[in-house]
Amino acid sequence: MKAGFDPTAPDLHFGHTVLLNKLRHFQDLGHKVIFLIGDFTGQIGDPSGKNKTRPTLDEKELKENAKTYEKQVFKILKKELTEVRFNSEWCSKLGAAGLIGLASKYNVARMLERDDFNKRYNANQSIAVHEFLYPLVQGYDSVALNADVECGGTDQKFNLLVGRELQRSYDQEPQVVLTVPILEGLDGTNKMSKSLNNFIGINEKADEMFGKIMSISDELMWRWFELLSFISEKEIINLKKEVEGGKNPRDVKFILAEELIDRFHKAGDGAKCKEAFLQRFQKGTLPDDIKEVSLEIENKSILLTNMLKNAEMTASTSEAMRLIKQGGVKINSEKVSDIKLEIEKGSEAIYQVGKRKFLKIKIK
RNA sequence: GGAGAGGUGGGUGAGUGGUUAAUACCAGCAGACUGUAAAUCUGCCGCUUCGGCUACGUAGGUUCGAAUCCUACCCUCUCCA
Repeated sequence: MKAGFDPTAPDLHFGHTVLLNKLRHFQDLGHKVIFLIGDFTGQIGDPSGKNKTRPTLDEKELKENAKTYEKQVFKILKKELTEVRFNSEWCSKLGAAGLIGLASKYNVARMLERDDFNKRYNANQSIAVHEFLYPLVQGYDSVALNADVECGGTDQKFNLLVGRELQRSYDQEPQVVLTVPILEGLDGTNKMSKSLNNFIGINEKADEMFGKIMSISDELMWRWFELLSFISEKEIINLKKEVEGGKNPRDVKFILAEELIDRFHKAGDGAKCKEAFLQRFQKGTLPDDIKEVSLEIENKSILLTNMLKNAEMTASTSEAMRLIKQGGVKINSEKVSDIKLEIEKGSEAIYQVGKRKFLKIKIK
């Protein structure tokens, strides 16, 4: 049982867990999982689903990313039934001759069957030769491991199938290919990914995780139930019926959020988050874990706009000004309207920018 | 090697000498409404000590004035060989 991971985005997010959960199911049934980190292929850059050529990563970055990966996967996988491997182990030995030999096992026409290559080819966009090599090298992983089953996202289907072809060429029994759906990210349309910034990391703080889950659309919620929740399909259908019957979808989303928080944090944390959530957004109370910082200034006072920038609550003073004009800045829960407001030395207050950014700032 | 096309703000993409910090769309942000949802509406969406400053691949040049013209360079793409 093999599953490959590209080490370009080392922080695991909910999207990854769809696959990891599937692997875990296999483990629960007694199978051993090879968690393959594509440190070598990562240097090529998987072109899947991209319409542009990706930049390559350097070796050092890849190593660090891989380490971070390892730390996180065991939140889901059983350590004793997991073997972590790196494909540089055999890929770096391959050499030019080996690579050309490998390339001889496949042909260009078949490569162009892949949808994204096909589109780019027909649209007269560039396809770098190394991008053709990626599916081959990834497929070679299956040969090197003599894989019996490979699991991946549906976007990996082509690559996984190439693995089968190559195994056949090397007189191996072709692996069984199992694909899992791709999870849509917070925006509800694109696949969850770090680069689109529409993800929830499994290491995120409970409150944040909870808030993000609550912010997804009602429609997406069902998709997440399906792919992330462990509750049965039957129960999900029941929940759907309840919502159709008038139940507040928010309360159903609470169920999802609680389950996921409990999974990635301590059992019971989900309920706590829900409590805090209700407090904050129904009653409008401030969160109770506001960070405190102190800023040192030279003069007697400082412009609020500058202070917000210095405290990194806004990206620039211009942005701070804009936000004030738009009524998005509050001091101790009171809206600020004066752009030129000065904050005195020695003062201390809770500043709020937008809906979610809170900071207690002391001026020294 | 030959021919051609092109590089504009996070993305797509207008603009071909002067009300152009730069159309439009998307993304993003804020406000209203709500369930911190979606949809919708409104506003914003380079930086600033608010006087300005820096921006349209890079470097020069022409001009009162350039993203727009000229030169060189870099890069990308297509076609032919």
